[in-house]
Parts: sequence; C-alpha cells; structure tokens
Amino acid sequence: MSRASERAYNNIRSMILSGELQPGSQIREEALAELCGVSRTPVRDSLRRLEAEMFIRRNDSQRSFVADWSLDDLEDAFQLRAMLEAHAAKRAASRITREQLGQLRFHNAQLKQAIDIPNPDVPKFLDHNRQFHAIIVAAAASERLASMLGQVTEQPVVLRTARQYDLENLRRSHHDHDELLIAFDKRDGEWAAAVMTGHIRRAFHAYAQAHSTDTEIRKSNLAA
Amino acid sequence: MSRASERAYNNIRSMILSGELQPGSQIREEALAELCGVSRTPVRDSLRRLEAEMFIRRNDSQRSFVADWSLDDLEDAFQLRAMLEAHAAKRAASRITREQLGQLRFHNAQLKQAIDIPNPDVPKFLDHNRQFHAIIVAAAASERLASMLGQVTEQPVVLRTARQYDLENLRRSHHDHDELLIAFDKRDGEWAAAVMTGHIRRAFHAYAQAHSTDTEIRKSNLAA
DNA sequence: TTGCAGCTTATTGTATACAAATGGCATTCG
DNA sequence: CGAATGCCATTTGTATACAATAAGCTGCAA
Repeated sequence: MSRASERAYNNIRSMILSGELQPGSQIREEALAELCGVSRTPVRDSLRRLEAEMFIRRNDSQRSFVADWSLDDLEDAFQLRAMLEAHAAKRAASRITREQLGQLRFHNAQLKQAIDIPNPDVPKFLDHNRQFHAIIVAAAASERLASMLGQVTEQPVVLRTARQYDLENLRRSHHDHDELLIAFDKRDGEWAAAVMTGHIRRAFHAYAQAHSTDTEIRKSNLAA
Repeated sequence: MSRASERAYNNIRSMILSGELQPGSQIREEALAELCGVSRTPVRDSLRRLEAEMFIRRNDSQRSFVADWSLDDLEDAFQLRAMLEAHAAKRAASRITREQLGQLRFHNAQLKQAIDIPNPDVPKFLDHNRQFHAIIVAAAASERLASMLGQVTEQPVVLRTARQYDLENLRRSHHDHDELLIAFDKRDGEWAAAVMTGHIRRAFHAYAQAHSTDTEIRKSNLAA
C-alpha cells in the first residue's frame, strides 16, 4: 500500500492499540486526517480496513467508533484463535521443512535467553514469540487461515497480554514451544494441535487474571 | 452502506460470482465505475472490501485481479468452513432458544418439500438451506465467528455447489439437518459439531466431483 | 413540562482533477 | 541479435470541493 494510506493505517491502528483513542469513543475522518497529515481519502481506506479487522465499528448512520470489547468478547476471540492456531499447528506438522524447524528452534532459544536472566527482556521475548508463531502459520500454507489468524491475534488487549504474563507464565510458554518442536519433529499433528490449544488458552487466562486485577486497580483509583 | 457504494459492491460481486468477470482477469477501477454507473471512489471502496473477502487479489503494484482458486485452495476454504461451522454448531447447542429451534424445523421442513417432489425446486432448497445455517450461526452468538464464516461461505464456486448436488446429496443434506435438530434438542454440542463437520465435508466432495466432470467437459469442448 | 417540527451544524459519501507510480514498447548500444 | 534504457500510456493514489444525510438544538405548542 502506498505511502499516505499506509501511514494513516499504521498511525490510527497504533493509536487504538496504545489506548490514545479510547474504546467506545467516536472517530472523525477529518480529525484523523489532520493527525496523520494526509487527506480524508487514505484515512477512509484505513477506516474500512480497520473496520473489517474489527478494531472499529460503525453505527447505523456510518459514524465510526473505537471498538470496545468486553471480557466475554475477548474470550470469544481467544477461543477462535485457539482453534485456528491449533489447526495451523496440525497442518504445519505435515508440511514444515527442516529449515523452518531450524528457525523455530532458533527463535525458541532466543526467547529462552530473554527470560533466563535476572532482568527478563520482555520485548525480546515478545518479538521471538511472534516470529515463532508466524513460522508455524507460514508452514501451515493456507493463505485464508493466515488472514483469519491476523484478525484475532492482535486485538487491542492482546498486545498487552504478554506484558502481563508473569515470569512463570513466560517459562511455561517456552516449554509449550519445546513440546511443539518435538511434536513437529515426530510429524504428529494431533499432538501439535493439542499443545497449541493449551498454549493459547493459558494466554487467555493469564490475560483475564491480569485484566481483572487491572480493572480493580482502576476502580479503586476512581474511588480515591 | 450508502447507495452508490452498495450498488458498486453488489454489482462487482455478482459479476465475479456469475463468472462475467473471469477468474485471473485484470480489473480496472474506471471500467467498473462505468459499468456500475458510479465514480471511482465507491468502486475503490468495494474493491478493498472484496479484496479483504479474497474475491480479488492485488499484485505488488496494486493492480487488481479476479481471484482464481485452484481445487486445493477450495479444499482449504471448505476445511476452514467445516471447522468454523462445527464450532458454531457446538456453541449453538448450548445457547439456542426454543424459538430458534422452531425456525430451524420450519426451514428444514421447507427444504424437504423443495426436493420431495417430481421436479425439485433447487432455488427454494438453497434459500431455506441458507437460512437454516444462518440461524445456527446466529444462535452461536459470536460476531467474530459470523464474520469469519462470511468469508468462507460464499466463495465463487460455493454458489454453484448446491446446483451441482444430485438429488441424493440433497436428501442426505436434509437428513443431516434432521440429525442436527436432534443434537440441538439434546443440547449435545459435540454431536452437533460432528454432524456439521460431515455435512460440510460432503458438500466439498460433491463439489469436487462435479467440478472435475465440469472441467473434463470444458476440456473436450476446447479440443473439439 | 414534554414532545415535536424545522432549522442548523456536524459528518460522511461521491465526483473529479491531478499526482505518482508502473508497465510496455521502441530504440539504441554492446 | 539481445539486453538495457528512456519515454509514453495506463492505472492507481491523493486531495479537494461539493452533495447528501444524520444529529443536535431551538422554539413553539399541546
């Protein structure tokens, strides 16, 4: 996608992800256009795209609002994600190449390094984690599946998820990856799928727990 | 969506589904704009949307082409659809209301009528079949799931699928629905999911068979 | 006071002109 | 003859002006 349009999309998306644009708040095309330094045309393109990705929703009269997900909605998204990633793992098990297996091992080693130190390097962990999962999706070799996964893997909160993982969860996450690697090595799709399902579901519960704590803190702040 | 944009979207979509725009052929915004009697702006909106739905793909330089799916790609789509619809059936089993169950029975009775006559009324069958599945998706109560299913249920060929069902397949389809109804009645999500999986997979194989026949006919026509 | 009608303003939709980028062709040079 | 290069035609991207629509407000009447 071309320059202005790309910029608008990335800007708006990151404003939503960062919370700069508050969930539920209205979005005006012209305001965003100014913020991004482009005209309304590329902004409109971006909004359509973000709407398809469910970052934005529109009311009956076509006004746009930042999506505001309940915990139930998020569980729904995680459930779909678990199903789709498990499917990807299953497909990947029978298609993954030696080279891709090597890459998985590399990223898994890197993310182990990121947490096996006194001060865990969470961004590094997240980056290699992302790449690890991306390789599996690529090995699954289904464009549609990849596109659908794209829709559920980066919902606003998901970005915050791993940050709220405690160290124990990060370690478990790493061990899941280890087990996935063995399953892939044995070409056991069912096993890989089962491990992946648990892997994603743990992520949800870790998020849910952190979220409730977070919500309580926010409430007490409001009360104070 | 507003008038011009809506019209453009529906026009272009049906041109693709009907084969009027041939798979693989390039699409030019201005040509479509003239065909639809609107300007390029709403056409561009539509193209973006159709691209997200994978009816259209773009090359590196942003030129658009009608998607051209191989049989493998289609199997992939059907596989995802089977998984998603099974998931929907499972969720629906624990959430469906008495009223929705009644509606399912109604549509199933209607589609039975449509094929239980000397000259089957295929369009009627298709219509009630569509509504039957729509009710299940609604009962599943997941917006995301519904949106994802939308992406795999109406790929170009899918429209042609049921037309190519032979009568026997239509009857089996009806019986699957009967079984789904019982599973829903017993609130047995696993059973509903299993039936649904088979239901969709049969649809794929019916299509694949009809497709290969079709392809052979086309080949012999070319040879002649 | 409440509810509604009509007006005003805010916001999105559409058309169009122009800019940028890309592809194809022809020409030229090795 | 083949490959590279520059130019022209085609196509898409962006900005902007204007149209259409919906929301909100004001004032009047029941």
